[in-house]
Amino acid sequence: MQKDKAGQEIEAFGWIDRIRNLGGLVFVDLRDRTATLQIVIDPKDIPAAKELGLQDCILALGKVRERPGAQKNPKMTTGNVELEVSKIEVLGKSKVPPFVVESDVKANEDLRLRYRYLDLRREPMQQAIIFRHQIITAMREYLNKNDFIEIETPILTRSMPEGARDYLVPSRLYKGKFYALAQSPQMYKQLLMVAGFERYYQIARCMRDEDPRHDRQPEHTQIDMEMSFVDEEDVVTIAEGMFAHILKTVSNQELNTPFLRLTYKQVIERYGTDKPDLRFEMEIIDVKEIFKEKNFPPFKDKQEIRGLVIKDGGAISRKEFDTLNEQAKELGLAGIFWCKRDEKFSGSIAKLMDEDIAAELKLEKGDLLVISAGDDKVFSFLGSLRNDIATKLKLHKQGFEFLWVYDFPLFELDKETETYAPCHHIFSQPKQEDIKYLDTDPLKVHGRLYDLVCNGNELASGSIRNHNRQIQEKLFGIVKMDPTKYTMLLDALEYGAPPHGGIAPGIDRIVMVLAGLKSIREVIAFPKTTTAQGLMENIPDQVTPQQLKDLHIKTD
RNA sequence: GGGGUCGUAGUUCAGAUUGGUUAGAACGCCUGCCUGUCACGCAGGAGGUCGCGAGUUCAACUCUCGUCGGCCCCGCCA
Repeated sequence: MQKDKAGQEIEAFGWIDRIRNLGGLVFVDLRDRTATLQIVIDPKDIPAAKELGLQDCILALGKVRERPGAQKNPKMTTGNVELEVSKIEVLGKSKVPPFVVESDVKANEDLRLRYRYLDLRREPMQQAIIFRHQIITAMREYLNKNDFIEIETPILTRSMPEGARDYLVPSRLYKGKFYALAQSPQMYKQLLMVAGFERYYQIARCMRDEDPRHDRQPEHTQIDMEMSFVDEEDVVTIAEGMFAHILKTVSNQELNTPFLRLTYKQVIERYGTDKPDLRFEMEIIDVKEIFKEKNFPPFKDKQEIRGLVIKDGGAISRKEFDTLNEQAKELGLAGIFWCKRDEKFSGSIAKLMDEDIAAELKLEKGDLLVISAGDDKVFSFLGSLRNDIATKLKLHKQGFEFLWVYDFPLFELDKETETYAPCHHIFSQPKQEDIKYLDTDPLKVHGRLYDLVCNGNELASGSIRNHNRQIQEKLFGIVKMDPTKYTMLLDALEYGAPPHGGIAPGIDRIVMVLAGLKSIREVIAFPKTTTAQGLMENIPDQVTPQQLKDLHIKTD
């Protein structure tokens, strides 16, 4: 819809975004998914112009004409032209919308979700959904080009509740028996490798009955992929190539590959999280050697004494420190201690400080040192503080900071139940050199696992899998999982299973991060709330007694 | 399951500390005027169970307790 169309007769279909009624002349902004076009109606010829309302769906027929100089609108992509209307047809009259449908929407999110079809008319939502489409298209292009084939796997599958809680589906034909909605295509994609497809992918919906968050939904979509005859390097290279292709395609950006790699141990010690945000520095530092000799009672006999140096940290108030101190103590830590360097040292540990220490810590004038001490919880505590401070002080650089986190432990100890739990998932292969610890000290076993992190978000998770039944059974045994639920996989591993591995980047999060949005709900057409409800569909909802009877279900 | 926060015209918010006359604004809506607007303008108007329920009080949008709902966080998310 540009100047070159001037003079042409066209039909314009769209929705009314704005009406400017000047009495003898009516301007209407007509929007479709590609653009907004100003149409001009003379109400003497077309009295219906007076009846038009916001969000009406109309057809406008007329002639495109170039606007005279001063009437051009450089803020509109179609601002050099307008449509001189000869006929209007209202195709779908709109009631007065419950909120004003505009880019900079004022309505709260619950109202937007209740009328999602109106919310989705807004330009930022249209852009996000189209952006998502472009990303998925780029993913498919890249994988197709690299000899992957797309295969669908069942949504209706077997309950495997050892991971997340399952959404269960009662069986009508078999009283008291249940299907479960797939939490992931994990089992099937491994079986596809056994079946010899070598390279598979799928846009896979995954359903997990756990509480949603700003970056988590009861159902999410991942680009699930698996490859045979590969090691970590092959999978990582494919994934990096895919992200590079996406960035190139959707925003013409070059991505530097290979990405940075850090071990799990490194990211925990330096950033206090397994998904660090590298858009700012401020690493956690080890100050135990410096302070352990200071005879400061709170630090006495503490396993860890760690801190952060906050450049220009003056913006942290005394009250905020009190709150942090409370939080630290609730975690069983010694609290939080601080020292500000101005003309001299001030703060709760000022008297422990001297110029030598300041020099060693590179604590310059205006900087703030915060320290906590205790067990390994200091890392997550300081890690979360690190993120909060960065947000408060606006330390985030522009752009995307990708990194791989690898060398995860295969198991973690659940301190309450004194049992081992899979740190990631139980199908990952132990590192060869750690297999000897499987029987003696499982916590020492590292997995052939890799997570892709970007700007503090876990975007993908993958591993090299077990293709040996005995190893896989041993892993089930360590975490007390029932191997009979996985018979189909275990059996398949005995029929010439190839070595294989894969990865599953989460599409919702990728779109969210690449679009610079704060909530996954902004890139999903019809999301659930953080209470797992569909406000538009009004779900979950009751069903009829007959439905329950068919399914052999009694409720309280 | 736990913590924080918010809930007042259709919508987004103010008002609430210090309980008291008619609960305001903007956008949207309705009516009128207006032929070059593009966040059009101008004039007028309608629109409120102050989330819900109890309590305190002569009197509650305001205070107390409970409850419901949204969002954020912890738990949880192999």
